[in-house]
Amino acid sequence: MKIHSLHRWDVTPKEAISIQKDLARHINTSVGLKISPKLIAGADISLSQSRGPAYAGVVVLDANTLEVVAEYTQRGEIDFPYVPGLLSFREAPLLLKAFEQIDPPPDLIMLDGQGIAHPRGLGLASHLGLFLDCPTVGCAKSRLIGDHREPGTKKGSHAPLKGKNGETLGSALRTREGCKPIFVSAGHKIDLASALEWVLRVSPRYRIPEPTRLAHNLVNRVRKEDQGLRATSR
DNA sequence: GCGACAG
DNA sequence: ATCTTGTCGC
Repeated sequence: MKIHSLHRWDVTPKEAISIQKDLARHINTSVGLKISPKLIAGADISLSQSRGPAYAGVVVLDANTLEVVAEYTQRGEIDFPYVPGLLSFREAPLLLKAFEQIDPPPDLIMLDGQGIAHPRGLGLASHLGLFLDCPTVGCAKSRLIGDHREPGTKKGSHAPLKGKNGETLGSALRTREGCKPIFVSAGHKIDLASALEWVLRVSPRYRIPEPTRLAHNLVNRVRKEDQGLRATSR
């Protein structure tokens, strides 16, 4: 799919923060932004503790059957450090190279991280939504900012994630009974209600939604295979 | 200054 | 996130 180049990626953390503030103004998650995706993609990255290449992967699913339609992977180096709030500057460059190969483009993308539930309103999902000009949703396994009450015990129960001024940033969603909730927030071109609806719809069995869960499995599998090959060739 | 802190 | 074995609970 087509990648928009809105800025360079080799920036300092200070420049990154400035870029986020600027880009956040272009995010659209207005109530009423509903979608009916036919293809839903999930993406993730896998890195090894020791130094070595990173692996990005995207899995495209049929929105109705949840069958895997396509898989894409991309190997590359990551230099930007992990800094809470600046995750996209670490993961987005490689993820975008993987998305570049995708054809046809998906109608919705789910990411492992936050959407607008971010200090400057531009988490990984929102940032990628702008570069890909595609609806995105953030499905984080833990909270970055905001407060929330414990959602109900039943699958599908959710509690609003609220910011300092009382704004609703996202939701803590119970995708499976007996498990901790995940944090869903709109990324771009979709509203929170619709984001919640689709995340729940692609989470038939596990805590992690199928798109990102399968993408996670894919990149870990590919990393181990590639590391094995590289080890035997040396 | 202190605590919090996606992956 | 990654590493890593067994173990506790629904």
